[in-house]
Amino acid sequence: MIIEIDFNSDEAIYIQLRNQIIVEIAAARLHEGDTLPSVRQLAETIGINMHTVNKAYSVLKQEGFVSIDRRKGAVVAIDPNKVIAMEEMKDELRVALAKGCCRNISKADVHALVDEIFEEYQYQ
Amino acid sequence: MIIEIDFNSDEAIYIQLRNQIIVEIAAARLHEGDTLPSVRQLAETIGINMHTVNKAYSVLKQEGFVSIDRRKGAVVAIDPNKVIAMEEMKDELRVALAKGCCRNISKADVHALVDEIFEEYQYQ
DNA sequence: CTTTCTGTTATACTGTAACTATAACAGATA
DNA sequence: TATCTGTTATAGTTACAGTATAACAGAAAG
Repeated sequence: MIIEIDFNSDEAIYIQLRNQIIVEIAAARLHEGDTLPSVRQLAETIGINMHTVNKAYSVLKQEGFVSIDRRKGAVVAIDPNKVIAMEEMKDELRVALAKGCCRNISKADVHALVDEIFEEYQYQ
Repeated sequence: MIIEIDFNSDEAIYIQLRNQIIVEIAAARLHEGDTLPSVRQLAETIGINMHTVNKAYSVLKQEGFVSIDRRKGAVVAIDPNKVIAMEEMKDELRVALAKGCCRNISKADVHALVDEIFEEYQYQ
């Protein structure tokens, strides 16, 4: 698993970490049952503090993407809840699409963009 | 223009304000050339500090949604730059779709969601 | 010209969140 | 026993959000 943190980003490190792990799962580079590196190990690899990794893992656990196994550590385990996910996504999409809409990005443009992104994601 | 601020949200007030104004524009409830309330007036209406409104307006100016006219104040003025907007949107969509994808939300589901949101937006 | 609106800028303070730094504890594994 | 794991606690720094005044300059209206 390759993690790239942008230390100049205005996005918090633990959020970048969470996002990238979610993308890894969606892209099927991480699979159900895979173990994530230990918090100490990943922290050292990236060059950040253990607690920052721990926070990312905690968020992923709370959001239902991993479960914590005392023996193995953090394990990819998706808790699917389509209904809630749809509502969440709609809220997130609403602002992003508004910005595009003001810039004359058409519905067709967005559909094409969605298709492009789905090309990267093999999770089924 | 109706603004609803959630003071319990983890989203900054000036970001909520910015987002709602962008949505208002996309939904054609605010049009090119419309003036926004003065920073002092809107701050009083919402019950927040002038500088928080000022920050939202500054962000909107920097992002090319309004321009500041000394005589009229903040005026809706879209600076369309489709290419940059497409790349920005793709980055924003990538994480949102990854989350959905893990929850077995299909490409068709997302397309339907996009259509729903576009129903709200009349800006052309 | 004066008053009053506008945006803009500067300064200072509080509160909170992000991040780091140690440290310690308990369970699992070799 | 030694070493790995997650978990928790505490403390410190840094940065940002938000508030509070204050002042300045340009524009508009009296």
